[in-house]
Amino acid sequence: MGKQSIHQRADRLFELMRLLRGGGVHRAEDLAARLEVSVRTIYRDVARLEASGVAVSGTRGTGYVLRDEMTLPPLSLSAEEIEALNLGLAVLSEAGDDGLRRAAGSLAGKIDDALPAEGLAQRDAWKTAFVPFADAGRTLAHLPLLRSAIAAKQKVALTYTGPSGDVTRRVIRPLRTDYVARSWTLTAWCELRNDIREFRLDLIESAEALPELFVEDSGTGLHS
Amino acid sequence: MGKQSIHQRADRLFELMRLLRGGGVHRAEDLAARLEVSVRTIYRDVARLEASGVAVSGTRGTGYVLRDEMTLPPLSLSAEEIEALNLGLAVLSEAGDDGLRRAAGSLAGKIDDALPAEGLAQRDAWKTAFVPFADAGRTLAHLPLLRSAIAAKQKVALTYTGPSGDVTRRVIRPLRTDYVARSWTLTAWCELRNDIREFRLDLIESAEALPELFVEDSGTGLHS
DNA sequence: TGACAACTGACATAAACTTGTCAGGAGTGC
DNA sequence: GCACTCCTGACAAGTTTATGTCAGTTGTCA
Repeated sequence: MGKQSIHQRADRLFELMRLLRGGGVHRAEDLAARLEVSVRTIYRDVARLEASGVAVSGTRGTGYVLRDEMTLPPLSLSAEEIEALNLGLAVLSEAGDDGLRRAAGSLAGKIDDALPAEGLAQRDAWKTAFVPFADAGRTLAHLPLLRSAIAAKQKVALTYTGPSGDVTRRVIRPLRTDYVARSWTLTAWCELRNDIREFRLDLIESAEALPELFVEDSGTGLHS
Repeated sequence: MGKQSIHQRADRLFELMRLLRGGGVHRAEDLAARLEVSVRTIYRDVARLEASGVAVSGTRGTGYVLRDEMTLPPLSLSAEEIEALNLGLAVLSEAGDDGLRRAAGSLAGKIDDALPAEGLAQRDAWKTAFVPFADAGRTLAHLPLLRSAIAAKQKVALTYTGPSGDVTRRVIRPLRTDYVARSWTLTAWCELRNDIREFRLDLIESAEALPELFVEDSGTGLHS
């Protein structure tokens, strides 16, 4: 029955997303066996992912498939979008260092300044907004470095703690960052494994931008 | 000892913020008596608020005071701040309404103008970021309506479930929205009570903008 | 110095949460 | 019809969390 550890569920959701991202259809039973968990838990986890906005489709008699979800219909303001906006800012303000937090805090004010027709009342309304969410904490400490490394196509030396607790040091070519299922991930070409790998930002011990640049070709890039 | 109910802590944090916002100094013992909870819990709750970014100062021998925290020194943007800014703008363009999206665009333009050559590649890297977080769900369903009503100075008919479970229907003049301690609140002049009241958005059953406008004078506005 | 009140840690207890098991319902394809 | 699978509800057992109580420490002010 309920064997639990501190972040077991987060790890499982992450792994589940990784499996689904691999493509194809996945039966709940297979996923359960893969994650060493009961089928019922898979259903609950998939429900959690769906509730978090992950585009996973379950078809009875077939299995689960991850939809593409690159379709952003130009619909006007919905509640979810507003929520996403505010929560996105909240995450930002918890990014760790003071610079990020300060920038996120002043972001609301600057946006209100740029709002064309909605006027002054709104600016006051948003100025007093607090931004909580303290849990993430140091999770995003390496985000700025990785982001600029992606932009500059700069190699990065990573000290990374794998899911099984083993610490490795490797050189990677950062390609993309994602925020999915409440955790940040980095997609990169790993020069240690010579393959595309995904890294969880909260498992990165240290990251150091190297003076060495790289070229994203068809073999080592995203669109291979 | 630990008597718990589903959202007891959220309610308590909300009430604690309300008390602190009243101004003045507050002793933990008084707050504990007011919230019918132990002093230890008050210390823990205050720590939670601080961790969430609430500007509360505790002085030994005196009590708690809520700082003003309106100081945004006009410093120039550092690299990290630009990172945060770009991330926030990326989130905005994914999830914002037209006004916010336009603001994000204009701000991005200003930044790109100010920066020599960096900007573009970086923003593209963020385009693929997902924005999950679905727990709150329908909590913010009424936020767009309230926001536009605040901007238009439009009265709103509210069906509201009070903390004690009683449902009331009233006409209010919306003044401000806040996001504090993980819950949205609406500050408004209540025509039912003839006073300034705060409403929790997750307790609003329905909200309907009325064609009737209002004037925010010294008696019914925020700066009375 | 002493009074005061913010803090911190440790422990016990009760509530809430997570998971597994079981049972059954419901849609899809043969 | 049947097989397959998603999906849901309910219950039990284990784990985690929240809170209260107690003890002690530390900073502030008179």
